[in-house]
Amino acid sequence: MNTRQPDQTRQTILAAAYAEIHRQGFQAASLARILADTSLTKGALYHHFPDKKALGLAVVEEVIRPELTAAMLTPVARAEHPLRALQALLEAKAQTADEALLTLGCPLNNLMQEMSPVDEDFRRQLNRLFTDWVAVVAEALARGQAAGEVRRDLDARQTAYFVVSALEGCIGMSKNTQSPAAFRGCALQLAGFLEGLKA
Amino acid sequence: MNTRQPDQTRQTILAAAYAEIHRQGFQAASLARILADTSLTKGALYHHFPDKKALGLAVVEEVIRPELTAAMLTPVARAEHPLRALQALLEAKAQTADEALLTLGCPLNNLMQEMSPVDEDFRRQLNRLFTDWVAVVAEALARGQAAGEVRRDLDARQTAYFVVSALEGCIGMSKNTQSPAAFRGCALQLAGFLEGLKA
DNA sequence: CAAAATACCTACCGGTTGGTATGCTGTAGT
DNA sequence: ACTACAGCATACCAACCGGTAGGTATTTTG
Repeated sequence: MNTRQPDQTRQTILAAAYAEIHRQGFQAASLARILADTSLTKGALYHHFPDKKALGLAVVEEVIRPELTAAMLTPVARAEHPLRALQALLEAKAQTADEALLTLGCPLNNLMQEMSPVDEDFRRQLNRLFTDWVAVVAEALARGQAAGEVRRDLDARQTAYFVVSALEGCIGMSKNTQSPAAFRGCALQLAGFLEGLKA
Repeated sequence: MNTRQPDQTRQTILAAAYAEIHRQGFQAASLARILADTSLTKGALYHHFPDKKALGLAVVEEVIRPELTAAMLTPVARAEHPLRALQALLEAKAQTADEALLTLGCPLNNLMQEMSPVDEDFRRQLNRLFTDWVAVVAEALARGQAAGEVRRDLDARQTAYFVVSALEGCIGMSKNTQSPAAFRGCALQLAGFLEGLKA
């Protein structure tokens, strides 16, 4: 019988680290607290990850990236009508009122705000993820332009950058305000901005 | 000769704490590092402030609030033409390319992102400052509506909330991207949004 | 089946953290 | 000039931090 399942163990640690980092931030995240959730010890952690920083970067790449991809990139990438897809995403976000995501904020944005100034490796890796996101939105806008649904006089890349930034801004402010209504209002305004992009 | 100047000492500590918190965040900010900049010791710090948290809250109220007021609230509050004033502020921010503010981000937003989920006192105090900011912008928009310069069909308060959120979002993303050009483009898009509010 | 490598645990380490207890000193009030 | 207290320095503390050393048990490999 298999009592040891290293892959499973690794995933357990990653999941616990993700939760802890989401709540406390990376620097304030405690390895002891991460391990307290699991029934594992430091030996297991340091067997799978060389140090705390590597654990954090692994969380970004193996937890946050897939989640963000599933939630935001794929829907937009597939969409035939990009503006409608973006507005639908906003609508969905506003409705669900995801407790964790509203009070704790976007994990990607949280880490960018915290780590970009203090660690170059973190900054680069987070920027890659962010850039990918912007690229997907930009491509969607460009497809909209080609289809005559989106104004041709605007810079797709720059507009995409703004849309993602504004969304992150809205989520961030709502984290402070702690009111789903406030976020909904904010998302509504952003939807209004998107409306203004129509050809 | 006066060798002791308690007010001056207090300000010195506040300034050093502000710089350290701006760089590292509040939780990661070290009292030892704060005091290393000044030539003071823990005795001085704990004479003027009961604990680290009180120091942090004092920084918010006595350093960040006045700075933000001077930089963003007052200009907007005085402006006759609110939309033009907001756009001028964006323009100014984009031009100066303030090193510290671009790579380290907005001190208010940084603290909101970090502290809102983990400390209710911080959240409330930061939210007061943020709310004041939104209120000033909202009043400016309302004045614009009264003057017939701004569309009357929009909710001034909600629009103001979005404008401030989007601005913070743009600053935050630029902190990660570390390119003044990216922030300029983002600010440009926000200016475009403001343009769409004209009557 | 033996040997080697992997997976994980326990105990511990040096360093840093925020915080405190105590003592010296300049200075204002009388 | 004496007192009393504010203003600060020094020395120290327990708790916690990330990380390591060394052992044990379970696999995989030859």
